[in-house]
Amino acid sequence: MPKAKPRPWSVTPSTTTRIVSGLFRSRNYVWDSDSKVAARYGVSWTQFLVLRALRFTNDAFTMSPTELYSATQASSSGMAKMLRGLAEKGLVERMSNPEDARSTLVRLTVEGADLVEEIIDQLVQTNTELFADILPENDRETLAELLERLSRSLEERKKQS
Amino acid sequence: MPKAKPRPWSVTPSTTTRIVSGLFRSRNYVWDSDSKVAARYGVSWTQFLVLRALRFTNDAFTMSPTELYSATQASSSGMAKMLRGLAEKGLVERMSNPEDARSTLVRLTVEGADLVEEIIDQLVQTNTELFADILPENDRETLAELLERLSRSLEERKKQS
DNA sequence: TCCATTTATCTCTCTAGAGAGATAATATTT
DNA sequence: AAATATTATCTCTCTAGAGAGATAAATGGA
Repeated sequence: MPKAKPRPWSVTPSTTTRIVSGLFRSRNYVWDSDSKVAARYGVSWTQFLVLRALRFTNDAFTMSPTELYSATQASSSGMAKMLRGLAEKGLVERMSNPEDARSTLVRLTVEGADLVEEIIDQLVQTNTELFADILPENDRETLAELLERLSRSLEERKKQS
Repeated sequence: MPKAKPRPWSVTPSTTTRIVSGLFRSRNYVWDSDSKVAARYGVSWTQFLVLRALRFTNDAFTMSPTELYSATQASSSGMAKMLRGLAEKGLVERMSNPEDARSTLVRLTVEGADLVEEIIDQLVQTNTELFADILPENDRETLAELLERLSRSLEERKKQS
């Protein structure tokens, strides 16, 4: 695939536009970088999200497919496919749910738990270095604070609708 | 597709994690909301991105496919398909480039230009209301400023590597 | 209890978009 | 000028993941 020269861009954007643009562009960069980290460990970003959800559950690394696709914003059909893939890699295993025969329980294997732990450590380290190079401590804290308020309120709003 | 109950989540995240999480979650919400706006006008988010790139070019709403897929982070093959779709909808038209017979020039049609203008207005309005409900004026300005610095530096870094 | 409804998961089908490579035109080297 | 390398775009193929709907189990009402 060939590559092209960049184009000039001339606008004087509103605060709204600057926030949206900054959000999309920063996220895209970080997502790209983080996906590459996950890829080095042999998993796609969405696979990583599933493993991470299992990692942070309270219940012995175990969740149902429905909980998983809700937590990771996937579809039920997508999750079925995804779990087959993760099981083939030996990162999760599926057990029948003794309390509900319709349901399956998905659990991290030891390999899965180790892998996701490594990836998380690596991501935190990479991103910490990234941000530290760009913003001073107090600005990072302010940004974290503002983004937290924003995302919390936005998700609150979604629940209500 | 059925829906599941949410799960508890217990961590005390670092500043880095809070930034990354806030970035991803806010962006996902805004992206979702913005895509729905575009969909109401009959175009997908990626189609909108192409139209918008053409809208903000200096050169009479005209760009080459290569410039377009660079500007929108797409692949060359994806752009070929996309342009076929946009041309079928009558939103762009393709002309041969008199200066380079390998190349095609893609130009917004009048309908395309009108449409993208409407969508942009609607997006700015929607997002402005959204943010105004959540953050006071000075916090919005701070957030815009910080995200701008962050995204600018991140993209700078990409160019160097 | 029996029937209707809801719920959990899966399969099937379809589309967006990536990657590889083909083609044709232009640019560069000899 | 001829040969070679580079560039622009396209087609072909493949995969991730969405949506619709099927199946089977559980729940609730008569």
